[in-house]
Amino acid sequence: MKIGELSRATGTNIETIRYYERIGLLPPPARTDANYRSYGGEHRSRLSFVRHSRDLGFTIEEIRSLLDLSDHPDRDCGEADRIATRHLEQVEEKIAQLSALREELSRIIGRCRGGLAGDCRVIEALGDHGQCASPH
Amino acid sequence: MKIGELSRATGTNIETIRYYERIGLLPPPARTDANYRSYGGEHRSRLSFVRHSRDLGFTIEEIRSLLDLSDHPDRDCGEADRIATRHLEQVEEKIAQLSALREELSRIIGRCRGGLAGDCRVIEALGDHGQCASPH
DNA sequence: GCTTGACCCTGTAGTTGCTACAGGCTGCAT
DNA sequence: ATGCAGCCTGTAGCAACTACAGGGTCAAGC
Repeated sequence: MKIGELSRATGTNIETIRYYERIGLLPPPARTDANYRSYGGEHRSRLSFVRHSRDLGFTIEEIRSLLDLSDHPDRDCGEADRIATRHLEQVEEKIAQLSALREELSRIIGRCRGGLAGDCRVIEALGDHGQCASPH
Repeated sequence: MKIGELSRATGTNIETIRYYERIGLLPPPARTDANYRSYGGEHRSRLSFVRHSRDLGFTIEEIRSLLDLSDHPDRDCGEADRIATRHLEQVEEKIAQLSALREELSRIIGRCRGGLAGDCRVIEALGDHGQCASPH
């Protein structure tokens, strides 16, 4: 199949597919006489693997390691587990950060009752140095 | 004060301060005879505003709008409220996404019992097209 | 047989928000 | 005088794409 078909089949931008090839995440496919890329089922499933991993937020480097393991079924699976576990921890940390951020934003927005920017609590709160809840 | 002092006073990298000036987020300060940047209290509070906003995850463009409002106290504050509210929505959406992601990662990792990569549930799950809980 | 339009190719530059040099000047202490 | 911290400009790098510019290829329709 040509790159456009692979693109539709996997929901991946054409430019992104070529990018993945350029950085060595996908192997260079065969070419037609017209120098068009020609992909098979293996490329397709490899790209699906990459897309799914990206959707889960793994970095390109992490995916490289995961693909490497996937290419060597005789290796120990512990590394995959470590990568995934570390990633899960990062996701949990990010959620915690964003939750704190949500609290602060809610607090700031709750104080805005319209009017002029000069009296705006949102702008005022941003100017403060981290003291957003009024002390009493 | 010189750029190093401003840097320490606001917890901002020197390179970042110059970057903010370059993109027009901070006004160019006066210069000493030796062509050193010379900042006053206004620069300091403006930079604090920027840092605090960045910590809350606002983009540079959003901060540009917020600063603009802050510079014109006679304008309507509704725009600040809209920016902050939209941002809060984005944060909430991101939290929701990450929570879903956490669930999927936990599920994937829970299935790994060690062994060889060929049997690894983590790698297998990544290869699937979104069907990670086995149907039976 | 010729044109139109969809598709493909390479290579490079842009995006966001910084960060990290290289290569050179200034200011102060020893 | 010499060393070192601190400052200057300008450019390049990071992640992970995305968006062209400028060209080649192929099938269909007139």
